[in-house]
Amino acid sequence: MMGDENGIPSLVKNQRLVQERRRQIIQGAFTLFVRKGFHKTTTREIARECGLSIGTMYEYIQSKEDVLYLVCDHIHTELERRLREAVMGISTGKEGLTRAVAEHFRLMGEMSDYVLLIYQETKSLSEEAKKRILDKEKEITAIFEGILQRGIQDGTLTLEPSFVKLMAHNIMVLGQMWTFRRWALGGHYTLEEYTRRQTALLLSECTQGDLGGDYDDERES
Amino acid sequence: MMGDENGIPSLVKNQRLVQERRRQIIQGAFTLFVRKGFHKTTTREIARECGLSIGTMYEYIQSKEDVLYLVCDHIHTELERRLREAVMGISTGKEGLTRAVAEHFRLMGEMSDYVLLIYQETKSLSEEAKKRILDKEKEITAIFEGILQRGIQDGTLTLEPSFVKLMAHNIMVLGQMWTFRRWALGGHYTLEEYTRRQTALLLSECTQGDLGGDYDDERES
Amino acid sequence: MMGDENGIPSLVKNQRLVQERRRQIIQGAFTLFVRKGFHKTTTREIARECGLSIGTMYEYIQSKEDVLYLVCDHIHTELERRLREAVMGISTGKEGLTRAVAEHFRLMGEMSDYVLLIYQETKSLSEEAKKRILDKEKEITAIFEGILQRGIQDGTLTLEPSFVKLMAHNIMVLGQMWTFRRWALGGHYTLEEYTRRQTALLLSECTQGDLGGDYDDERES
Amino acid sequence: MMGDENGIPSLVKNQRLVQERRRQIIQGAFTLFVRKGFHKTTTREIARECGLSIGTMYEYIQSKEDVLYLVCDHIHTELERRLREAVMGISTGKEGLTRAVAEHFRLMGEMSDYVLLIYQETKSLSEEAKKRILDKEKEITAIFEGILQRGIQDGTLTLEPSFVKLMAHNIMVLGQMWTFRRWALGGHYTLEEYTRRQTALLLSECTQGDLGGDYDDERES
DNA sequence: CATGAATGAGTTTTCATTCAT
DNA sequence: AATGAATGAAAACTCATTCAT
Repeated sequence: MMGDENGIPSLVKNQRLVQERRRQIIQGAFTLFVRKGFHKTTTREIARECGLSIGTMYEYIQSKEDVLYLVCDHIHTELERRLREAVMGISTGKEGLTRAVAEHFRLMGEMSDYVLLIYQETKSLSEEAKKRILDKEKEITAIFEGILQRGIQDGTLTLEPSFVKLMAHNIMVLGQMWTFRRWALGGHYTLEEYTRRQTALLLSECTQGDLGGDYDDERES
Repeated sequence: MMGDENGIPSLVKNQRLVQERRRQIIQGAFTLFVRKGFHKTTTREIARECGLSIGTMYEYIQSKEDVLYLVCDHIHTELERRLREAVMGISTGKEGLTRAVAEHFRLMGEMSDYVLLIYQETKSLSEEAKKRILDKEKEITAIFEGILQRGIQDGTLTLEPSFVKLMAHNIMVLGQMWTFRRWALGGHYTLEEYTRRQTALLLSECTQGDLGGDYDDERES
Repeated sequence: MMGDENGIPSLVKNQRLVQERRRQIIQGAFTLFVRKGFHKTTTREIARECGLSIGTMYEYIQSKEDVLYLVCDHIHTELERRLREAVMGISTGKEGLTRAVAEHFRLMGEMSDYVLLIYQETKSLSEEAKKRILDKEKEITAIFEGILQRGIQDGTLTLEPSFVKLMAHNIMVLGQMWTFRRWALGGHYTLEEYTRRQTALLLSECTQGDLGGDYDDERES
Repeated sequence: MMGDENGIPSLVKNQRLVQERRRQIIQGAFTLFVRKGFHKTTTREIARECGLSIGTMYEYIQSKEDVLYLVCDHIHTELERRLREAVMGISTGKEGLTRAVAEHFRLMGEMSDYVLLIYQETKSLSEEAKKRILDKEKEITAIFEGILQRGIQDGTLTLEPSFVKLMAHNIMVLGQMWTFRRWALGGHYTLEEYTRRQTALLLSECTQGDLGGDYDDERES
């Protein structure tokens, strides 16, 4: 079996074709998974949505679960790519953190469907696939860990080293929280207010004795 | 149709029996939902697990979805009951917040399976049932809102009124986070460390100009 | 086993009670069978409709099919009773025929639900029960045969003896036809017009050379 | 959805295949419906009888009710086709009526199982499907209406125009009567005798003042 | 490579009937 | 006699996957 990109084998050898078809599958499946959830979406529907016959689709995957993995993996890859893009060429750790948090929150606002999907359907993956997805999540979190550490080193951030990891996860979760609690928050705060306030909370922990700073505009409002 | 407790009708009239059997169903179903998820658990498995024949089980529910609702509703009721219990007879708002957060985190540690289930399976409920579940979540969050407001009134807490709701949701989410990020946090922090640190983060926001304080007594207890 | 009225055994010995309860069952079941058909009506629904518990109902019947038989039998008994009533104390055969046909049509108009039920659900009975129902139908038909024969004997009707039976069945069917073709006839004819015209058709065959007579008002209109 | 012949959608696209498989389904289902009735026949039995797997069968229908509709529709189509064939190229209205009635009775004799099925199971169809079936029945009845009208116009038949429709329905019903009263008539008359006698009855109404004629042989026998 | 018809195990749900109380 | 909870066989229908063309 060929076509082992992403660890999912395909019967088709032509790698360019595999890539193109999988792109179609991911796009079609994503739309449906968001609308109806993984279990309530049938393989037939996926095939129809992405413009392939059911037979052809199965040339590029081995099971319905593979589709879920492809979708989840694609989401993470996209998130990581966008986040790295946003924090490239940053000088100090503090500035990097501010920017990265802002970008992360913006991304979460844009990609809330994605995040929801990850939260709700990851458990349907096989142990192996689940591990790969969680590893990706760890890698993304590690971006924030890196920024935090840089800030500690360059003296712009104050944080016990042993809690760097926890803060990185906090950043991740407070970002995702906008998507999975929108049913409660949406009516009371705009994404902007939400971002401003949560960023303040996060930074307050990392800039003790240095109150004010980047977000003082917020304090005044 | 009789037996309308929880809004789920039952064919059986004897209310005591309905309550007892539903307790069985909830318990059996919960075990299985945690282990395999809602969709991968069959009604026959639920019946077997809770010691009822399939026919008998259907005397007490109307559809498989009802079982999910019963389970989710029970979880929330339990969470709310325990949380209210923990914050009864509290004097100042600040003390109440500290205790409530500690209890909430302890509960989340104990009931992580429950929380995970709510996060992953709520979407499988009908719109109506989903609304009822989310309303319960709002009610629980409102407990924290109440405590925060009391603290603002008695002067022991500092917080802009418009962000009381957000802080309450933050408390909820940072508590739940322990359950849905245990795969990443479990290896690095104990629940105790996690609780201490997150409580500090939360309180720092509500006790500005009053750094330190309440949390060393907690260390001693 | 006691209570063998109608050939259906009952567990209950008190004959008066059996009769009363069965009356309830017939009435409740009839309503439901007309509305939803035999197969789509459940025994629970029948019990509820007739004000008995399911357990009690089963003290008076042995199976759901028994209920259908009781209903069908009751319909026929009623039809026969009313028809006999209508032709009692009649002098000549011709007059008897005219009256009986008129009464039969009137009855069919009133009891169309009953007739429809017999047509549609008889096949669901056991062979034995079906035979008993068809025998009743034959007995009712025989009333018309008797009238026709009397008419032949007293010279008021003209009909080959070998076709007496066919004419009796024709009378039965043209009466029932109003019920099972009402979807087509109802919009075009009133029951009165229908009766007048069909009676004319039937009588014309039995009164050759004696045109006119009882129905000449119809010829003129 | 493809394959919308008859208004019943099919998942299979190849129209020739749909037609062939539905032919199989109709044939198999018809046999079973006649033997056991619609409700007592299971979908698995139908599938087995027509040589398809249950899954395959459901590629060509959407529900069990669809099978009933297909069967009923096929019966009517067949009846109509045969009847039209029989009355093609007829000269006078009277001759047409005689031939059409004869053919109709012959058909009813042949297809009595079909007719019985229509009488007993139409009520199990959805309102929409029922309407389509009754419309077909009206169309067939309209064939006789047309013949009667032609006869009135060319002077070979005598009948009040307002009762043309009723007579057409009478013809339909007296034909069908042979099938649903065979349990009573079968022992006493041959189909030939039955046909001769009923035709006489029907024609006597339409040929007043013209006694004798086509059926005088029957008067003598 | 592409297609889509075929498959049948597996799913939820119903309901006539029984029987302990 | 009356009750109604318990039962489980059986029903309709679905859908991931395969494989011949």
